[in-house]
Amino acid sequence: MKRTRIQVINQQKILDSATHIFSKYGFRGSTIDQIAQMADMSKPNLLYYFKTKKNIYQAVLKRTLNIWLRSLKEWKVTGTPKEILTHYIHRKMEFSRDYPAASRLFANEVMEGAPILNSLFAEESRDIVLENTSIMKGWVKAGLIKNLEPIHIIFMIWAVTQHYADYEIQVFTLTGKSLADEDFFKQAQNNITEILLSGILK
Amino acid sequence: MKRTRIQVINQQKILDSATHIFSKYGFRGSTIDQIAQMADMSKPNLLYYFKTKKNIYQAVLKRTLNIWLRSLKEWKVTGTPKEILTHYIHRKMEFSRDYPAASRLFANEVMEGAPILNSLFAEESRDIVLENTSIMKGWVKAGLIKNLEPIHIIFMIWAVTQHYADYEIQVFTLTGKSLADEDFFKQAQNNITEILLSGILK
Amino acid sequence: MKRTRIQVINQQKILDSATHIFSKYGFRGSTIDQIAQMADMSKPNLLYYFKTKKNIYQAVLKRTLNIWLRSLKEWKVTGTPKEILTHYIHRKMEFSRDYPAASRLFANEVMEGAPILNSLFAEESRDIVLENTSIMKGWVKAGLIKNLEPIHIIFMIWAVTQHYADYEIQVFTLTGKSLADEDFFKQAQNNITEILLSGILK
Amino acid sequence: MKRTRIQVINQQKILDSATHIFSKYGFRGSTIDQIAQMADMSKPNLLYYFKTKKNIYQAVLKRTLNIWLRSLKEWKVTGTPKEILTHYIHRKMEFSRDYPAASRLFANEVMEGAPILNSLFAEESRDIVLENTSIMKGWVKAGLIKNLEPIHIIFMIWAVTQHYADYEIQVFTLTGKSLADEDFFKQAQNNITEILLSGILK
DNA sequence: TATGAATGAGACTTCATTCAT
DNA sequence: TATGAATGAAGTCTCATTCAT
Repeated sequence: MKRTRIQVINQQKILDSATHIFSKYGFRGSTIDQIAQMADMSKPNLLYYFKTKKNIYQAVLKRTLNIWLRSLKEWKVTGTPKEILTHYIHRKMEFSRDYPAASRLFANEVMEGAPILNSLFAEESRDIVLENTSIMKGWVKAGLIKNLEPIHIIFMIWAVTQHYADYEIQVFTLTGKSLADEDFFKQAQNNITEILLSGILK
Repeated sequence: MKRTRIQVINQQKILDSATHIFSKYGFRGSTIDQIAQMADMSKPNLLYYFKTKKNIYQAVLKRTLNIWLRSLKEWKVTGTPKEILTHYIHRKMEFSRDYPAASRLFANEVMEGAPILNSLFAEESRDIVLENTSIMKGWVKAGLIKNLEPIHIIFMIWAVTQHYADYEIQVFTLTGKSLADEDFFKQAQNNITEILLSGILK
Repeated sequence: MKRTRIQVINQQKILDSATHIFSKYGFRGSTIDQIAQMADMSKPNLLYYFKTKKNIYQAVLKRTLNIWLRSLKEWKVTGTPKEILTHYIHRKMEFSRDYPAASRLFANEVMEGAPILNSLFAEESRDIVLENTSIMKGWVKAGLIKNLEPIHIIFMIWAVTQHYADYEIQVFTLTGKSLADEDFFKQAQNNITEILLSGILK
Repeated sequence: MKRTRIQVINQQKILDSATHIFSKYGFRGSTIDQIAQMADMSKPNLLYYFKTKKNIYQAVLKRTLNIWLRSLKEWKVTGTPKEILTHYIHRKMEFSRDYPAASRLFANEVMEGAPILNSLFAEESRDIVLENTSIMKGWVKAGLIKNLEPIHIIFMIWAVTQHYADYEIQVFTLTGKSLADEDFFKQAQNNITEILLSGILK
């Protein structure tokens, strides 16, 4: 089925709106009406593009997961551990800045028990994570980094970088800033990178 | 209004169940039915104790916030930075292990825009945070820790320690373990403490 | 079953409260809770005295109907038409002043289709009304009053006298007065009596 | 918002049904189900046209009030007192015959304390009433009618004419007739007009 | 006599989804 | 492609009534 220009535009509008709504209220807490309104569409028209609420959610989740996985894959293959980790942390921070709603959508899905995501995610992410941890295990053996369990390094990096998106409101309440503020972004990125690197490297 | 024994018991049952349900599905995504079923009660009977869904949510949130704030206040006043930070990180990890649902409830509320929490939270937490950051600023000036922005240190500690509760499913998918597993808990705690301390201390 | 002192007191309290509530909201629109609260009693305790909501309503209605019928029976048997009618109108006005809620309760029941009242009322009132109209027919024949259909005279008297109770709020909105104000009561009574008498008498 | 043909039809159906139900049971005693059933509609479909029960009630009340006010405004400006009053009484009687449910709806609202109506009514009716009473005061001064308080004349006319609608059931129980019966209507109208006019005019 | 606790029935309302145009 | 109209299912909440004490 060929997709006309307007189809593509409308589908994007829907997915963008859906990302925002679902990321705030989760799957069950969101309504098609909210999404339709945000996309400036009638509800039946929206359902013309995606048959059911679940379909929209799955499409949104798939798109988000791809972006998220892309940020995981931004793992440089060559270079020193310092270079590779710095690059990785920076990419994750940029992801949080550029797609905060995507990060929250992801968090929401995981907290609901990841009923949709789990199978997709397990398949697609395990390999990447395994690859990364095995690289780090090599670094440990080579004495390039401290004797740490790599999976916790991964979790720490994810946790810290995603925190600024997931808890954006709290960050804002306490600092008056968000990652959209370039100076604040730089400051956060520098502090995080500094601590993690000197905590991990020997 | 006197509270009979059975009232106290039932209210606890309700709040416990509600914490679990709300922490999974957020306010809008949760139903009273789910909570009542988990508390092994009829829906009208549950509503006999808390007039509305919002009332339950507020009660749960208040209780959770108090636990959360208590973990914040576990900031030792005397000792070296190393002792104080170690103690703080450990307490936060224990909080994540002991009350994972509470942590997720909190995350959910924040991601929904913290419509209920915000005012309470702002008032009650700002002072504690300010106190902690000003202590750390003293450490920076005294040359005891690196020249970092204390608020990001706080955020990092929160992010990492809460991650194991908030993303419990993901952690489980990738490791087959959760903080309930004592060995895994120790391992995570050690790795996190190691990285953060050597990343922060001079 | 002997009735203790407290039983009598409580039943009166309940009936009084019920009269007020039912007269405002009708049978279906009233709740036992409202009545219990007004009577300063717990709901189960109230139901100890009257098994069901309908029982309360019937008791209230019966009591009210008796008062209402009593005002009908205040039809003097001897005297000129002028004396008899004056006396009757005055008694009806006093009823509206003394029991405005009873009048409204009665109106409400009638407007709901009089599901409870109808049979009782039909039996008990028809005779009185017939008696009165036949007396008036005698007056017509004797040339003492104008050639009118007596039943409409009855209706007019009822309508006008009850109006000040049933539409009390409206009367108050437009005049700032109610029948509880003695001057206003006298004024209304005089005007009404004047018009009706000189309209009816030859 | 454009209103399609079917919208107009359905809204009328709803308002007509709602008038009947609300006029019988009052606001709280009526259910949307009853109205929907009478309008031959599903409940959610009815709520598609009026978002809430209160909305329906307000719409119905507003429409009714307008009809009621219109009957008030049918006060001829020119003519003798006899002509003007006769015309006014006749119009009010026709209103009771043509819209008995509207009259009862109005009575119900007033007896509930007129929570919705009061402000609207006060504003819109006071002027008309004032105008009419001042005209009558002129008549008194000119010696055209008896020395009466005009507001009571107004109340009497309202009371008597509305009685046949508000107490329709009672009237039927005692006479076997209602205003829908043309002969009975004429008889009532004549008797009422006769009594009131000869009671008021000099 | 009094009341805390419990519940089934039912009321208002929302919402995903379908139908017709 | 778009939308007004319609609905069954489900969710929140109320209420008459009962039970246990």
